[in-house]
Amino acid sequence: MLRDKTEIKPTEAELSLLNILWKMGPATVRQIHETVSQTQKTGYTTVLKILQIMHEKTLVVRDETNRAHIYAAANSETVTQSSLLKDLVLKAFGGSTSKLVMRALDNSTSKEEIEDIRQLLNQLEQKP
Amino acid sequence: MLRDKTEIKPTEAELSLLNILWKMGPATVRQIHETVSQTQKTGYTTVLKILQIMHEKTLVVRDETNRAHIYAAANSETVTQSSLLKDLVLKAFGGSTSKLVMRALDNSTSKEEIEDIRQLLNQLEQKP
DNA sequence: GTTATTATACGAATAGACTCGTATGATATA
DNA sequence: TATATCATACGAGTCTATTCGTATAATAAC
Repeated sequence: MLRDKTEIKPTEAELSLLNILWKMGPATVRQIHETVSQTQKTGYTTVLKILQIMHEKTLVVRDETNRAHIYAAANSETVTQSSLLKDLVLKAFGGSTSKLVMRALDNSTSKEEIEDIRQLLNQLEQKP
Repeated sequence: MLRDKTEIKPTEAELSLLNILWKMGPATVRQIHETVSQTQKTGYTTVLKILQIMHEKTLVVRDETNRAHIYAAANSETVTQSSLLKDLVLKAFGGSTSKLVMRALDNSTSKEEIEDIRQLLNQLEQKP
């Protein structure tokens, strides 16, 4: 059974690199490693290796024109977030998105956030 | 750095067993395996082994009074769901619960679900 | 042009997750 | 009691994730 491209789930280390790429845009291994190094102690070749693996998995694309390859996230942050949520909904919320949402809201959300979400609900009720 | 007990993240296989325990309540390996077998082809000793590992991790408790041990989830479904959400919020949503909620709602939610969530928002705005 | 720097590629080591076969002991049954 | 059944424990094998050292090639600096 072939797997949908959008359903390749990044691992934890991969996701942390994707977060950097979404924020920085396309970047070289060195640039990515410099950013990673600000918060973690990770070797240069470790970052390189993970990017190479992500390339095999098609989680990133790369431009090999120059010696220093330039990597970019293959999918947008939004698409990846949706994919991860879909996965969690299935595995921990019996497939119910609203259960997940309600559990998330249970935890802690500020007044402003609640208002933002209410606005979104209004929009959603208009459209469909 | 010691890890908070509630922060032990179950793996995929472990979560599928927890789902069964939450639904069935305390159960023997045989009972759990029978349930698992309805949807997956997993060997008895595989289920046993995973439960033993979960016991070491304190994801489950067990009653060893009788020969057939009785396993139960150590944490409630609610607590585990919250923990998994917290993890995802940190790793994929920059720590913002409302971003996660809005992304989840973006995807697809029925009219009834939207109404349920709106009710919950009202309650949340009352309390704090 | 020779040397230092910097890049990728490769391979290995470690750790965790998952799988299951086999050993061993307890219980039930004949 | 002897035998079949069933339960846990143990250990090994596979696979993925993660880590990084070293080799090799390209480029820059001298």
